Amino acid sequence: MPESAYQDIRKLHLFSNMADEHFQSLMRGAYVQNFPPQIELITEGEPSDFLHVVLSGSIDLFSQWNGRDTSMATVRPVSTFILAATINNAPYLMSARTLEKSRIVLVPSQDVRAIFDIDGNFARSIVTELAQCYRAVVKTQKDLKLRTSLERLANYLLRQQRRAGGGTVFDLEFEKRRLASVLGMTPENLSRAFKGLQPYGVTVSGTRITIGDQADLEKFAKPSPLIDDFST
Amino acid sequence: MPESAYQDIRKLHLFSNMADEHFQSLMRGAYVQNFPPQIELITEGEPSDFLHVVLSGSIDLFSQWNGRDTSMATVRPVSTFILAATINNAPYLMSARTLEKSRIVLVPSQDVRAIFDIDGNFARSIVTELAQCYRAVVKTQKDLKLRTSLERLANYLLRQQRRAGGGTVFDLEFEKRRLASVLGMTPENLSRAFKGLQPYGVTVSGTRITIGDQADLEKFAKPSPLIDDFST
DNA sequence: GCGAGCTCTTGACAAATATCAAGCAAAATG
DNA sequence: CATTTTGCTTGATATTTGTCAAGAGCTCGC
Repeated sequence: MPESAYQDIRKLHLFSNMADEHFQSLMRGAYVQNFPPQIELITEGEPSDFLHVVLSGSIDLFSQWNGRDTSMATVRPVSTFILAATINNAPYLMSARTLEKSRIVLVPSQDVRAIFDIDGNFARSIVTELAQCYRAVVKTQKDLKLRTSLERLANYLLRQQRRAGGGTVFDLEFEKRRLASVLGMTPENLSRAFKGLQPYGVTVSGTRITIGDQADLEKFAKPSPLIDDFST
Repeated sequence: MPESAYQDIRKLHLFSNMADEHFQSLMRGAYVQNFPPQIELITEGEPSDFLHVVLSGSIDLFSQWNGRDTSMATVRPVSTFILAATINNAPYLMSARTLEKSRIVLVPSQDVRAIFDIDGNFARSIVTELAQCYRAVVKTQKDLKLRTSLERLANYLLRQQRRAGGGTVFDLEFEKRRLASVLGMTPENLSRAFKGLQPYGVTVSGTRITIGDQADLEKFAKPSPLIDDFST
């Protein structure tokens, strides 16, 4: 594995506080790979053999049941995914596929569990990471249960706007079909939802969004830090 | 705090592996209280001052936004709640209220964080607990996004049946109004959903459920361990 | 530069779900 | 024991959301 990748991984909260010796040990068994777009990296139900770390690109976590499927979350660099399954040595609950060309580190799960048992700092880092992941899912669930699809879209736009720097004009981060799935609706409905936000000053042109009247949209969306603020 | 309560708490996975000294230290700052039904123990948005442990009774975790509210989960003895907020020293994401007369232990959050920093075993236990909570929420989210309300009810009944011992006849664990909220629907719709399951052999009389044709209901519900098995 | 294959949009329609209002039944209360 | 309250159910209706089919607009590769 190239030295350069070491640095990026070491910088992750998850790995930044552990003993150097243990980090080296983890990395010895790990390997980096480049994947093309649309490759299914893991499949739900399978045993969790590797902890994954995204160095570049992006990953779609999704799930299927009875012929239906839904996007659960997007993983962006630099962060890990499927940490909970690795820790619990339990089967993956979600599948993962590359959205674009992606560079991924694969760390054998049993190595993670072994180091986790002997390195207190590493264990603490894992706790913090897991607690954050947990809180993120809780927020998503509140979003799903307490809001209509129009409200979910409005709040999503406000979040994405912030992530893009807060300007009036910004781009969607991925294709609308997937956005619809993330927000728990059909692509057709997403189209209509965008139209439904026009009265609040939202203009759409391809992937480009314009927030015409910030105050008006926020008055409708009623964003809450307890749902929309992913940093806390 | 009475000695008898110690034993119950000590038996929890979360506390069973830590050093006795640290456990004593945690308990010194903790106190036990009895609450009547329908008391709001914590409110979302407030700082997480205490880790809560339910010794008896049951707790409803719920959330509100824009005048609406929804039940997120039920906590039964003996287990903790609001662990993630305690660990991250972040505001509560959910409110909690007693459903019935309940006995609760309150452990100061800063004590938990302090012991967590010096006791590796405790830290590991917390990781396991958190990972389980995380996976539980992911399963709930899959249930919400991939299934219709009728399918959610059918699978809920199968889960509840199992929890109640697996017999053909069993009781609902709480009132229907709350069940509706847990399943993400209105009480009126829950009534209709029960009727919708009659063709599959489900009979309802008050809180008493009878599964007339197990195979038929399962064929419709299509339960999956990756959604409905809360042990993994 | 042009067609093939996409995604996205739109309209018409169907299904699912929510809302409102009323009535019923069981449980709590005096 | 009667009365009130509360939760549950039901029907009628409205709203939301999904489905199907068709067409518009893009992108990509040849």
